[in-house]
Amino acid sequence: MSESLNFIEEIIAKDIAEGTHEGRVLTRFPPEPNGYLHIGHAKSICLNFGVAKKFGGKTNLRFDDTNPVTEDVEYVDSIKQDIQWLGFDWEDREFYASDYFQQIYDFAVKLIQDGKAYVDHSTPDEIAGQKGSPTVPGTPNQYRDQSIEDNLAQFEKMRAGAFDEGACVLRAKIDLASPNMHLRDPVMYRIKKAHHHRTGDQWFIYPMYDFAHGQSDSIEQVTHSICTLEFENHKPLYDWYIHQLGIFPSHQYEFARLNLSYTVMSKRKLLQLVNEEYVSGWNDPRMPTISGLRRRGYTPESIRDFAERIGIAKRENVIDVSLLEFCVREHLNKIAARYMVVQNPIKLRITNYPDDTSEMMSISNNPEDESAGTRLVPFCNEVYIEAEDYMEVPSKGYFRLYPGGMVRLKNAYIIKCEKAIYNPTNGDLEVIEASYIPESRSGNDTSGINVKGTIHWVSANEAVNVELRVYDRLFTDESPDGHEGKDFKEFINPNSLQIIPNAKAETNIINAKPGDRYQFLRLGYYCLDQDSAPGHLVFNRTVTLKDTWAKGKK
RNA sequence: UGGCCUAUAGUAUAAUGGUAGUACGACAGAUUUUGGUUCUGUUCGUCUUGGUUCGAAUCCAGGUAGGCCAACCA
Repeated sequence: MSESLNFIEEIIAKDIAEGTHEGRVLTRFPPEPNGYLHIGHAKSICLNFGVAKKFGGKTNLRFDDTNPVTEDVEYVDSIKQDIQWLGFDWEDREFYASDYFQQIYDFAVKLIQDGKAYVDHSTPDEIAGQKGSPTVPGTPNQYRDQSIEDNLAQFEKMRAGAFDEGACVLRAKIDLASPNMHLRDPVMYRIKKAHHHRTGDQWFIYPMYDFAHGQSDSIEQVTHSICTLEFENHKPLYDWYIHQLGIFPSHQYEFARLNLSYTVMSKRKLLQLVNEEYVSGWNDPRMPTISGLRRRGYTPESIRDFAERIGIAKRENVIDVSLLEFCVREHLNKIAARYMVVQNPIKLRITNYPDDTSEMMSISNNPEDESAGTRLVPFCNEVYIEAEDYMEVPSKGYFRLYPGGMVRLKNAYIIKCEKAIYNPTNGDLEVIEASYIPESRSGNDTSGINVKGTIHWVSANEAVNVELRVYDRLFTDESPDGHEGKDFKEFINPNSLQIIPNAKAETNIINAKPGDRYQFLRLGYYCLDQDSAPGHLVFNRTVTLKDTWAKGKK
């Protein structure tokens, strides 16, 4: 049984079957280096690299760097890092649209010579006005019928820097009455006297997206140029330029971009969150950026799996962020070591356990992976447990600790809660007293007692303090940018970051290295943050465990 | 009031004229020294009206709904 293909793969399979381009497949991932990559780009990266690999083809990395004003090497570097981290390799095919500036210039000259382009000295407002509207045809101006010689001379002067920014543009001469606005004599070149991060001050004119992208595809002999739906209207123009130039016929195909619930995905809005300091930076663990997800503890495997599961189609879609969370849980469940950390500690004293004794308890590093082995954790008569694991008056179905109730301390003994001792002045719960069943030791339990609950704990004598950064969704609304008349920032979750400065962890945790991922038993998956220092470990919560008990209570 | 695109369970995605399937979610149960994992089961769908056809989610026409397009951004 062959697995089903998405519509892009079907097109490619058909092209191969028909011998188009001798069966060669070349795709490209074409980011503009003006921001950080996000999970939506990950979908595109997985698609472009994925289909090429599937059909024995290759994928180019090409930076679409045609606007020097917004672009920077900082972004080039982060983009490369993110793609590599995701697990994709462009080998030696790292290209830049700016590498082709001379060829693209020559293409423009050819169009002028063919009478298909002209230099227009109108102001931007005038040009916009002359374009008409979707229902009203545009009107030609005096420059449209300038002689080829004049156009050639003026374009040469544009290149030489003889004109000020905004003084004139080169336009394609297509159809001012086209129902497709992109065909109403689109701008091909504009003057920008800005420093380009790669070509420096070599150029005063820069090609527009429409006169650079398809040309770059063609120069690289890209066979399948895959982009998102908003470029559908550009396709006739993409084809027009290629046809007029008579160059390699790359073809454009469009798929629906990813939308994720409870977040925003546009570069502009993400930039706003960074600039206005709603988050600590592009790699804040709450950001939907690749770097944010990486710092949050997501694995490349889980993101690739996510991209695979959401599929490729042309229908507008909003993926529930819980699917992304499912993917990372599923992967981390297989690979993350289980450690005991108490987030909200309360002291438990075992009254019948000698206070001058301790013993080492063996605990499995990962029950899902026998090869991960076991480790030892110290046990004594005082341990920390979660405050949530004790209730003075248990609610229905609660099977943790309450006066008279019994639970097992994970990988240690069964205990019975005797009483809770409260601070006489402020009424706070200070310590829980319990007795243990000596015959119930994990591994050789002869007590015959069965308890429903098992809770995690940390030896009070040998606990280390760690900082936990507990993240929640950045927005409280499913669709923060989907409300007309309301700014997306109105929906920012004020509690998206909760810092727990002094969680109690088992001592083995001191060996953690940045990026290491753990399951803190019964709490969730965490990874060591880059802000950690020796003696001050900081963990980011990647995602909680599924919690059917908490859910049922709501 | 122009053009282009899209419409299948709650969310995605398959079925390419021949049994509407899968995943996630939800719900229920079993297992479990994590209220995790695992396993089992249940629930729920072809936007609408016509047409073509032995047979339509699929093809055609109309309607409806949604998205995109009038940057010297990409």
